[in-house]
Order: sequence, then C-alpha cells, then structure tokens
Amino acid sequence: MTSADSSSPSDFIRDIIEKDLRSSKHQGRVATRFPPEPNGYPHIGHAKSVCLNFGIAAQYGGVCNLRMDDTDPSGESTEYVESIIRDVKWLGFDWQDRLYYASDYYEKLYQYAIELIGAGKAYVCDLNPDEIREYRGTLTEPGKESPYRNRSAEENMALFERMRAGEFPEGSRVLRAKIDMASPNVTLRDPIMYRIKKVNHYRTGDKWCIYPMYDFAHCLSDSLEGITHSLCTLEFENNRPLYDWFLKELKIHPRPQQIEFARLNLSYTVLSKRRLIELVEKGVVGGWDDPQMPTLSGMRRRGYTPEAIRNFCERIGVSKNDSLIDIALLEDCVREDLNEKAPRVMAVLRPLRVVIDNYPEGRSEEFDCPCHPKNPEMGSRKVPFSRVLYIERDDFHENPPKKFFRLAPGREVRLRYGYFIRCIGVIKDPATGEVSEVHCTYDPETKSGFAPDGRKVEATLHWVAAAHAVSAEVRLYDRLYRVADPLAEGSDHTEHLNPKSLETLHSCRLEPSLAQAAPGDRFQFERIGYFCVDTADSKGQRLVFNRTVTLRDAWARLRSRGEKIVDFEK
RNA sequence: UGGGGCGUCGUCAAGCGGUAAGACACAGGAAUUUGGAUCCUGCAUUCGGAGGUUCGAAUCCUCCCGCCCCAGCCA
Repeated sequence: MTSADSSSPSDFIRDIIEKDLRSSKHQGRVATRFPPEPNGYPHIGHAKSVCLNFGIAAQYGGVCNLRMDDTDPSGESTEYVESIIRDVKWLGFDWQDRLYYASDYYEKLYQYAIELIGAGKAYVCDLNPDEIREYRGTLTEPGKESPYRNRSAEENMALFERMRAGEFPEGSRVLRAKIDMASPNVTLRDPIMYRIKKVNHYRTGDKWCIYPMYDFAHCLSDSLEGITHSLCTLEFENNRPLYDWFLKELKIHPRPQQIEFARLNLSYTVLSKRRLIELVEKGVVGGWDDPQMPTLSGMRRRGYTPEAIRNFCERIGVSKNDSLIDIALLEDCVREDLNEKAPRVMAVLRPLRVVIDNYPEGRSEEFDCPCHPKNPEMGSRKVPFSRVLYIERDDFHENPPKKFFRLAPGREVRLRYGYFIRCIGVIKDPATGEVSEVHCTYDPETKSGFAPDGRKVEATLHWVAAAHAVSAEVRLYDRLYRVADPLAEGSDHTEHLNPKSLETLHSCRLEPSLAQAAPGDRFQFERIGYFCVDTADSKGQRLVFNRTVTLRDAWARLRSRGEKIVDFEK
C-alpha cells in the first residue's frame, strides 16, 4: 500500500469521517454545511470553514449546504446575505439548490419547542435579564432554580403562545430548557431557547416577535437538513452537550455530530466580525471591501485569487490548537499563484528622468517583450523606447552604498529588453540638491539587452519611455497592524494600526500596453510586485492599481538588516 | 478557584509503542536579461515539566506547569 494520497488533505476531522464511513454510521452519507450569520462580510477566517466544509463534501462524495444562520434579526441584512453568496461562489464552491435559511425553519422550530414544553422539558420564565444572570450562578458556584421553573405544561403552553402573539414586552419573558441549574457546564443551566424581540426581520418581516437562540436552532437546522457532521469552531465545545440534549429530548433519530476545530488567526490582522465592523464604522478603512481588509471582498479587490486562498486554507491545516498563522504564508500563496498567471509589465512607481545623450532626438523604436519569462504562450507586447525615459528613483544612487549594484555615476546597467546604458552625469535641483535627471549613453550594439562582446552588467532595470508612458495612481498596501497580534493582552487593536498600511502614489508612469487594462486585471510589475486594476476607482482614463503583494526583495532585506545593525550600534 | 479544550522547530503541522514528515520563515550557495522565479544546502539527539510502565515512549500511566473557552434574552 502506498502512503496516503498527498493530493487530498488529511486531518482529525477527516479521520473521524473516514471512521464513520467504514462503520456506516450515517449509511455512508456525508453532509456538511457552511452556516454563517448574515451580519457581516465573510473574511479569510470564514474561508477556512468554507474550504473545510465544501472540501470534505467533495472529497467524500457528499454535499455541503449554504445556510444563513439568521436567528437574531438585529444586525442581519440582505446586503450581508448577498456578500456571502457572492464570496463563497467566488471562492469556487457550489451549493446547487441547497441555499437554506434558519428563518425558513421558524415554524418547525416553534413546533419542536411546543413538544419540549409538552414533555415538561421547557418552561416560560418571567425573570428579567438581570435576575436570570443572578440565578445562573458563577463559574464556581451553582445557580438557583427559577421560581417559574415548575409551571404546568398547560400554563407554559398558553404563555408561550401569548409570547408569540406579542402580548408581552421584550425582556419580560423567555422560554427556557429545563436542564440543570447546578451543572458545572454553565451552558446547561436552563439555557434560553426563545426570547422576545420586537424587531423587523430582513426576511420574515414582522411575522415573528420571538426568535430562537443559536443552541436550539442550530442542532435542529442541522438535523432538518440531514447534516451528518456539523463542523464549528472551538468556542462551541462547551455547547456540544446542549446540542446533543435537544436532539435527544426530541427523539431525533439520525443525529448530526458536532465537531469543533480551531478558528483561523492571522498575524498582523484581526479576524473578528466585531473588530472588522469597528474598522468600517470608525472610517479606519473605506468599507468592507477596502483592500486593506481581510474580508474576501477586500482581498479580491486587492488582487488575491480564489486559488491562492484555497491553497492557503489547505496549507494551514485543521487542528484543535489555538494558533496564529504567519501572514507570510498567505503572501507566499498569492505569489505562487500569481507568479504563474500574471503577465509581466514595466511600471515606474517613483519616476526619475533619464536622458540618453547619444540617442537621436525624435527617434523611437519598439521592442517585442515576452509577457512571461517562462511561458511563451502568454505572448508578447510592444514596448517603445526613446531618448527620454523614466527609471525607478531607488534604482539610482549618486553615492551607492555597499552591495548596491544598480545605476550610479560611471556604472553600466541593462535596461530590461532594451540597451545597456552608462551613467555619465547627473543634474540636481539647485533648491533641494536632489538628483532630478540622470544623463547616460547607450551602447547601440546591446540591443534587446545582449552584449555581443559578452560583457556582463550587474543589474537589469525596468524603465518606461517618457513620451509614451501612461499615468496611473498606484496604491501600495501593507499590513494593517504594526504588531503580530493586535489583540494580545486585551489591548485596543486600533492603537496598533500601521500608519503606513496605505501609501498612494500619484505620478506613476506605466508602459503604454497598460492603457488597455480592465478593472480586476492582474499584472506583475517587474521587480516590484503584483498589482491589479482597482474595480471601484479605475474608470475610463483614470487608471488605479492596487498592490496585492510585493515581490520578494533581497536588496530590501539586506538594507533592513543594515538598519538593524545601525540601530544596534546606537 | 467549577467545567471544557489544547501544549511537537521562530510560525503552522504530521506522527496513533519501533527510534521526530512537510510547509512557511530564516541562513548560506548555484544559476539568472526581474536583487523575482528556479535549484541545491543547513535548520527539533528531542516532543511543556517531572516521575513511572516497557527491550523500546512524542505516543501508555501518574502528578505538576502553561495557554485558550464558558457566567449575552450574540453566534
């Protein structure tokens, strides 16, 4: 026997499923579900769950449903439902006709509640919220039984009907499961099943004024859909006995099994809906789809591909360890995907004017440049060359530091797919002393970048012909936070925001082929990084690019290492 | 200090009594018309700690330590 198929992932959840399959526990069926509450935009943490649930269904020939877990009308909306549908689809998953809503089960859930009341397992409690909390006890002390705990089934039935009819104000009564006020598991101390909320529901409108709680609704929704394995995050581990209690007391036969795994935490970002809403509402970011956001819509706009995200979700694995994934892994995933897919292009972000003194004025020529160095099938594009060019400011140093081997006075470098040029002088702004123009000569023998005499050059620079360049705005995104764990030790994450998480460059000069770029198109700006055309702000003549991720940069690494040494010496 | 869960490389993560996979990160090198990609090389004598069982323990037992979750009419 060969070792496990390395193309399909394996983890403790799949182990359980395979065991269940062998023992025919669910008649060989596998059914999962992705059950978001539509009260926010899905983020990369949701993607982990989406990939897990849909991935498992696909791997074992099962199904995965998409279910809106909409049991609390405050905060839920159609906008969020739409964002979830759009993003899960974009990730590449298909639930066919199995889009469900917990709110479609309200009537059935109500009947289940009636059944529990009839069995003496649920009661209407008149305690107010404060009293309920007091009666619940603490982590170390048992709770006290509610004085309403032993009402007759008839009385409970009548009261519950009147709750539904809207006869009582919010907060005045709840329906509770009668379990055990002394349970060491606080979840089991007569948990609330229904509360009164006189709030309009985005789907059921004002039809209901009582709404089921998560614990009651979730297990039953799962069983109603024939879910076999109900995967959720670790914080629900305490709730599992309650999940099982409802199903057992209602004598539901094929019972779904809840299995908990660790939610995703990503370094230098924050992945809680509450925190993300805060960023949106405080205006720290431009919205849920701001490219700085770890939301799927933000990442899409930033230029991430679904493939990269899926690969990431597979690479991080699934376990019960509370972990913090290094964002470098995510970045590696996009680079890996975009390295293959993104056409190469030249763009100068911070232009420095270069004049080729021995290149005739008014003359220009075109080079045919491959769109991908390894994949000829991606074709080529024409790039014009002329006497005045732009190169990257960073690619020239009047007094080059050690190990800097780009352009400097007297040095020769190659212009990618162009000519060798040698710097013969600089012109400085008399006011600032800053280099404003570099003068060079070119070697006509080195056309396309080859020297017939075989001489070598240390660097190859990207460039753009000044007269032919198109202008663009480029947004350089970096990590949103300065610290790896912005929530560490209960600190306020907004104190750790990275002030440089967005730098906008307005006078970027791009090769003319980019004038045709359409919103969403992705490119590699050679030697810089991966960029995509912004889908919201790039329109008509106004070109806006977002940086998805930088290229790995050995020079930048050397430089920052140097800085560290300098700091150390201080 | 009640209950539930988790501790294997800087970060993830395999391992399921037979002698520590892999990935990212990091470091070095080769090659290079992207200081990219690629390719080599290195990177846990030891698995939170201490005892014990065993010919043999990351895997079994005992005790201890650390971290996370639970006292919403949120999910």
